[in-house]
Amino acid sequence: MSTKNSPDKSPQEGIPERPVALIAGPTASGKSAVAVSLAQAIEKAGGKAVVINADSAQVYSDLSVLSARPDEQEMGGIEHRLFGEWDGTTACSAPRWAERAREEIAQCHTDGITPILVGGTGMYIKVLLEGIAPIPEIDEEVREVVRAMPVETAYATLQIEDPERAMQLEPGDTQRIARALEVKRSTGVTLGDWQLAKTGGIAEEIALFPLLLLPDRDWLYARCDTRFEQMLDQGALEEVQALLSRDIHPDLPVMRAIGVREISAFLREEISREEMVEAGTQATRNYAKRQFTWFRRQTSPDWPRINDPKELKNCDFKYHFDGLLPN
RNA sequence: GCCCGGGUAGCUCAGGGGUAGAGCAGCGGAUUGAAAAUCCGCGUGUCGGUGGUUCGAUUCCGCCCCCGGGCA
Repeated sequence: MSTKNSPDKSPQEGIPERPVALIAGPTASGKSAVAVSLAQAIEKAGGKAVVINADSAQVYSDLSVLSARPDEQEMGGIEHRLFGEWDGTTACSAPRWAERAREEIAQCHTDGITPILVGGTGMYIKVLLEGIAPIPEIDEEVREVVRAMPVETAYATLQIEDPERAMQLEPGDTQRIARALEVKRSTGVTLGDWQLAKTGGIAEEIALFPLLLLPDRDWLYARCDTRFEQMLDQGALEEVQALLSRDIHPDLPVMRAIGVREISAFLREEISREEMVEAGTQATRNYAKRQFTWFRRQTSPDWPRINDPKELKNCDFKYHFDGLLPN
C-alpha cells in the first residue's frame, strides 16, 4: 500500500497527483469534525475539497439521526457525497459502495478536488483500497433458500458442498457459512476459488493520506454513553417509526443499524425506556470496540494514529497530512 | 421483636462436605460481497462474619451482621 508516496508531484501546486485523504476510526470518535476541519483548511489554502462517506449506515437515506449523519451545520459549508444515497429497501455492500466511491474519487481528481474519505466501516475502506474477488450477484432464489436454513443445517450442507471452506469457518458463523454456500450454489465455483483473484482496488493509483482516530477507551465509551440519549432527543424515535412503517425486511442492513432493534422494541412496548437506553448505549460501546480492533489490527502500522482525545480538538493538519495541503 | 427468603466474579444468578460455575459487562482476537453484521478466546472470587461438627466447610449446625417480604 502506498502511503504518501507521490512520485509525480506537480511542481506548480505543491501537492501530489490524485490525493485521497482518509479519516477512519470508531463510532463517536469525532471523525466528521476532523474531516470538515481538514476540508476547510484545504479550501482556506486555496484548494477545494469534498467529504466522501465511508460508513455503512450513513449511506441510507432512512438513517439520519440514528447513523449520526452530519447535519447542515456540521458540514460547515463543505460538500458531502455518498451520504443517504441508498434507499433502505436496497442493500448496499462493500463492493457496491466501493464502486461509487471510486467514481466520486475519479471525478474529484478530474475536477481538481481533494476527496476526504470519512468513515468507520473498515471493510468498505479495505475493499476500496485493495479490491475484492469479482463474484457475480447471487441468484435471489438461491439466497433465500440458503438464508432460511438454520446454521446447523447450513454448516452441514457446506461440509458437503464446499468442505474446504467449511473447515475454515466456525460452525456458528451464520453469516459466512450462508455466504459460502450461496456463492457455491449460485455460481458453481467455491468462495476459495473466487478469492484467488482481487479486482477494483485503487491503492496503487492514488496518493493516500490516512489518519486513524483511536482515542482512549474511557473517553470513547463516555461519548458512546451520551450518544444514544442525544439521538433520542434529535428524533430517533420518529425515524424508527418511519422506518417501521415502510415494512422493510428485518434482515436488510438498515434494519440492523444500532438502535433500530432497541427502539422498535420500546415502541412495541416490549421494554421500558430505561431498558431501551441501556441496550442502545451498550450496543454502541460493543460496536466501538469492534471497530477499534479492526482499525488497530487491519490497517498498516505506518498509518498515523491519534490516541490522545485532546489532539482531536486541535488536529495539526500540517503535520498529519504533510504534503496534502498547498504550501 | 417474631416468621419466611436471600447474602457466591463488576452485575444478574446457578451450585453444593473434598476450597466453585453460567449469562451479561470488561479485555483480547478474527474479519474477502447485507460488516452498526457475524464469530472465536480469556473466569482466584476473603462463596456476608464468626464459633462449632468433621480428616476436611463455601456447602451441615449455632450465633451475629446486612438486604427483601410478611406478621406484630
